[in-house]
Amino acid sequence: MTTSISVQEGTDACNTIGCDNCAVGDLCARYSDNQNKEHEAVLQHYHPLNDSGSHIFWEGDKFDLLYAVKSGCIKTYTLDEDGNERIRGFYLPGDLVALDALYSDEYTSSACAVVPTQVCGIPYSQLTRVVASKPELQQRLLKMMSKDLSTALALAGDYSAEQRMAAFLLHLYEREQQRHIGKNGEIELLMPRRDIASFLRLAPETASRVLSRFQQQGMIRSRQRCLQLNDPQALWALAQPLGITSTPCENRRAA
Amino acid sequence: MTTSISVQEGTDACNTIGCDNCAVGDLCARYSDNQNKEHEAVLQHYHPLNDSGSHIFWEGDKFDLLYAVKSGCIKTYTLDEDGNERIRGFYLPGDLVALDALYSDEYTSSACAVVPTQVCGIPYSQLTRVVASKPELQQRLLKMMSKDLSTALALAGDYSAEQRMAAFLLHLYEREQQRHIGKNGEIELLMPRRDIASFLRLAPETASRVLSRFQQQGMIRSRQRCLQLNDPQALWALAQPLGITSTPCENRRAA
DNA sequence: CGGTATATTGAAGTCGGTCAAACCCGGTGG
DNA sequence: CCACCGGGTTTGACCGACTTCAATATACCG
Repeated sequence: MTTSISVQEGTDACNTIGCDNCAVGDLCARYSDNQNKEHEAVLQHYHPLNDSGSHIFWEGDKFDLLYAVKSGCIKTYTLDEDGNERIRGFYLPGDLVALDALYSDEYTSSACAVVPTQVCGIPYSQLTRVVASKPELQQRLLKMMSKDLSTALALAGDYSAEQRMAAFLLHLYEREQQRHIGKNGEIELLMPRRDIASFLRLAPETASRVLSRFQQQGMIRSRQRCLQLNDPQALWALAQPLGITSTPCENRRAA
Repeated sequence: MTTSISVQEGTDACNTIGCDNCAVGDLCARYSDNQNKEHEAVLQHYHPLNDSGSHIFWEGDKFDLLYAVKSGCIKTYTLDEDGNERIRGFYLPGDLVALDALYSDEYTSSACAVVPTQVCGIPYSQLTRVVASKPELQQRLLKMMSKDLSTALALAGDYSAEQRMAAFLLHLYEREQQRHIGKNGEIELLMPRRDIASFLRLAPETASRVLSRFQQQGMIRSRQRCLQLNDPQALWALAQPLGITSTPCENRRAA
């Protein structure tokens, strides 16, 4: 859901975003500049969530901290009248969680770990002060929010189950590529089908069927949580109308 | 789609947001502080769009200006393969258009007037400089984006045609109330049914049927573009799961 | 007045949802 | 080592919400 992640040359297979190459790196204290003491207070809480399902906040809690994902995966959700989760978003290493809450005084959704996950809590009040004094950081924060907004608007559109699923898979793929993992088209689905389905406003059965169809057509190979993208081009052709996946390889502006 | 609009006491029936009480007022030069000369350059273009359909930018254009809506209504959209518009959003007086573009170097959608409309172009590069020096402005901009993000995430969820339509109508109603127009439950649908439908990912026929159903149940009274909300409570009960409409009158947190 | 665009209403079709059963797979324990 | 779970996942049959197609009605405008 976020902007490109700068990773040092030669770094490979990083499931954790260290402070040195965290996308939100210079939004927090450590990386930016150590001469400015005020910044050091910003990164307050390094917070390991060892169990999937561990919550970092609940809908309605007083909003005070943003969370930077260092490793693993966070999902946000609200509950419907029957107690079912409506997944609002997934957040991967480098993403900021709760950007949709800072207009309010409380979190607008609950957030919990999908797999064992590490997050850093960033006090919003302090962040704004730091950001005000560092234009590059302000710029980065605005861009992250803008990208999230753009993605959300696209996902809110009237696209078919296939289109949304293709966009989702490609998005994961791109994120993993940026972190130099899953080189040969392999991606790891950290979240259960049920959550993917909910996020894409599908029934779990439909999500499963769509993936089966993709597999029959040879576009992917799905073995449980591990997924092989055999034909990213074909997926991209499906997802292209959403406009959230960058154009792959050769064909720029094909359509 | 935006934060509350501060309007002076005693002001009534304002279809235009003047510079004095524009929600984005102090994001632009005039209102903020005249002693700071740099700010004066920010508001470059006052831009009247006399005809509905007049465009302020097109998808793919180089991104340089945000637009503050002063009066009227702007819609943003992308085109599908058949040339049909997919409405991404409507922007009313006080809103900022193109916040979803500032992560990119080009606009991610096209924007045009729904009715005769006045907008102000705000050079983004200059805005960031001004915002950096004025924490209140930074705060306001972040909150606007956050609110937009929150709304978009909610609208992306799996809700019924009725629920989305109810949320949409209530949203319009609240916006008009904030501007002290449409006191007795009347709202003006500036945009054609087709656009409302597209925005809510419905067929125009479905949108029409939903409104008919609302009318049969006595919740609204629909005469062409003018709409009377007879039972906002009932609408709110429908829209409540989306979480984007503030709770009306007495019943806080009813469910 | 037509004439065109928009809005509504009706009938038939489709995509995705629901319900139910089967499957798969890791884990446990005999 | 294998039987037996129990969850997540897949598959099939049916159902329903929304769409599509078609026709009619209504508003807008010269």
